[in-house]
Amino acid sequence: MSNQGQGCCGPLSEEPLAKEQAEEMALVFKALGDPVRLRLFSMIASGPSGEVCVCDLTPAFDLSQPTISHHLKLLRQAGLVDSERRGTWVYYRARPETADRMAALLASVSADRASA
Amino acid sequence: MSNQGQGCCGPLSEEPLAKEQAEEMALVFKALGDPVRLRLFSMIASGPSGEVCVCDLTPAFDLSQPTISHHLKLLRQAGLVDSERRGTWVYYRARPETADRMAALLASVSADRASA
DNA sequence: ACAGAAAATAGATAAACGTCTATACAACCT
DNA sequence: AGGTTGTATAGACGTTTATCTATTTTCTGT
Repeated sequence: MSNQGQGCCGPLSEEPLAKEQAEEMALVFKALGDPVRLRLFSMIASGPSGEVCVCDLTPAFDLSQPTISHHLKLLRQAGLVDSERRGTWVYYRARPETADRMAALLASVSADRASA
Repeated sequence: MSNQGQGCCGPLSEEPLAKEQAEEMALVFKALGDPVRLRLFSMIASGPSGEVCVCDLTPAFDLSQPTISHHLKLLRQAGLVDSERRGTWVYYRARPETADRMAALLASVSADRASA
């Protein structure tokens, strides 16, 4: 159910994204395309211990607990974060492979223009 | 009307995104969060001459001309592409600064975990 | 075993979005 | 000037999405 693709596509200099690649990666961008989710992701990624408790995320927004939970689920399904329950609390951590894949795609835009 | 912000935010290692930064950058991710738009952007970015004619983009999809035009408008408003009319045709080119900004943000996730 | 707290799920609803058709605008060519 | 083609805008419509309240699940302590 979650997005686990790792190897994907060459730089945009070589060729545009194929339909399936675009659909897959668009899911990740869409997950980051909501202000609340992007902030959640940034909070998770910047957690000093590498992980953040949901109990610290939820009160940081003027939104209901289920809404935050829903956003976290979408980030998980996009492959951007992982969650682990330890006792009462659930901890979220970033999945750098996914962020790296997207970063590489975006960075390859400049690579194009440099080689042109 | 279009998104022109350039300097924005430090790596996610330092601190999470502020509300306004998140809202601004989420707009760009949202623009990339649609399969058609992502593919359009990839086609524009990979144009060998650095630009692509709308007349080449439109027939590449099973969608109406106004729909493609609408998607291109959103990419423009997000600051991801620029357009220029030359005679009858309109040409689109990527704006690497914007892609670079987003790439830097995503790449800073790994930087975090490396320094941890 | 039971009371309580943290997180997820279910279901409802209003707003946003992607798409279409129809129309307008802009530039070319006789 | 008028017809033709390329692109953008306007308006309509069905679907998706973000949010809420209510409930369920999972764990902890006593």
